Amino acid sequence: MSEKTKARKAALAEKLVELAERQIQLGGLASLKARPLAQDAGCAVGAIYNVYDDMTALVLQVNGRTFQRLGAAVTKAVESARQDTPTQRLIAMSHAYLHFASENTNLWRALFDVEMSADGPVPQWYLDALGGLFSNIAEPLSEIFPDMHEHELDLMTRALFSSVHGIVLLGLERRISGVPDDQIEKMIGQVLTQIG
Amino acid sequence: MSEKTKARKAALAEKLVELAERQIQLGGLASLKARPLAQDAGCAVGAIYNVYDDMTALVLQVNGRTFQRLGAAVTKAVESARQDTPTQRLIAMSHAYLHFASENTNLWRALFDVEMSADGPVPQWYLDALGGLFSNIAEPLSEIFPDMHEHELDLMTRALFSSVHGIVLLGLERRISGVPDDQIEKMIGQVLTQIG
DNA sequence: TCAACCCCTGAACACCGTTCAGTTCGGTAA
DNA sequence: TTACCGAACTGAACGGTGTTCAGGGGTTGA
Repeated sequence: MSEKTKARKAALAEKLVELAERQIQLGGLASLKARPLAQDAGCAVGAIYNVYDDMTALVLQVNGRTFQRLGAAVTKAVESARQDTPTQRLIAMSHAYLHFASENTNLWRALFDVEMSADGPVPQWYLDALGGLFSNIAEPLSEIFPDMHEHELDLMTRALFSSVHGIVLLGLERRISGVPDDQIEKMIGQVLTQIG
Repeated sequence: MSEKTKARKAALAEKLVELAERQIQLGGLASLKARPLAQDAGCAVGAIYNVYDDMTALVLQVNGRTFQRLGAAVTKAVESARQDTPTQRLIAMSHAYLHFASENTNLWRALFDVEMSADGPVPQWYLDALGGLFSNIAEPLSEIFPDMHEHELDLMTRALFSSVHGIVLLGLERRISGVPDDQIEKMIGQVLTQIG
């Protein structure tokens, strides 16, 4: 394959992932359809499959971008709270997580809604991105519980992430509990303050 | 409509919901298809729509049964721990929630995966069932925090439920990577013990 | 210039939930 | 018993998915 065609392929891949991201953001993961996407991109449906194995691969590409932005938002939050107490840093991270999910609900949902059981194992970058989030949580935790064994610290890290994730998930789900963002913030604060 | 036809209709509705429940349990919500279901039930595809408005209505019926069994399991757990501390009762309920989700993963997932945003409001029994779960949580909480205002207690109730739900959700999601139930139990214990 | 190559096209395929005209069946009145 | 009618049931057909693939057409290299 020549350089020119490679560049064209890359350009199409980029255009498709941007259009897909936009569509998921606006209408949710379920609203992303192959034919309208191709029309938006000015190509035929078949062209999508020269660039991505299937629609799931395209969604995973979108998720990669989303995870990157999410990680950046959380990291920024914990770094600007560098001089605060560990508990306050945990709360700052959780609030950043909440605000990202609240402002990018459909993209954030797509991170967890995408079907991955179909083919092989979870992509490595998925695990890496999650590991980055976890290490951000583990650090303040190890200050709060300096004597905790590594294994238990790891468990506690996952437990806290899962807790905050659950609060944000059900909080944003309007049909289950549907509460405004500041109430969700309060819930996160209630739980994390008890921990510290 | 005569009594006989009503009975026949009810019998088909029952048969369909049982077959659907079985199928979701075995293969997940996505594996429930109209045509195989009709074949299993010994009727034509169209007959399904004489009994249920659409497949979503059928799934909601299955979810109703699941929610009832889940509620019974949690209630039983909190009642057999009647003489324990409030924190222990919270942990007992959470463990019951975990075990139910672990042993009925696909049915439990269907409770949250079903699409309901399409049409009207959430069914009343959905809210009632959730309210029942919440009141089970609120009772021990009000013992732990007797001076807490009602509004904050309600928030804390939802926060705790969401936390446990998140831990169970993400814990079971990585079941393949080998996070056994007792580790999830430990995570729940870690978080709830800190609360009490 | 021109053949070999392969990207790109879009009709076609398999499968989905859902519909509906035609058929069959159940209940009821003659 | 018979005749009739409305409701239930049938299953092919409809509209909409994601995905495929033979063939047309642009790109490349000699």
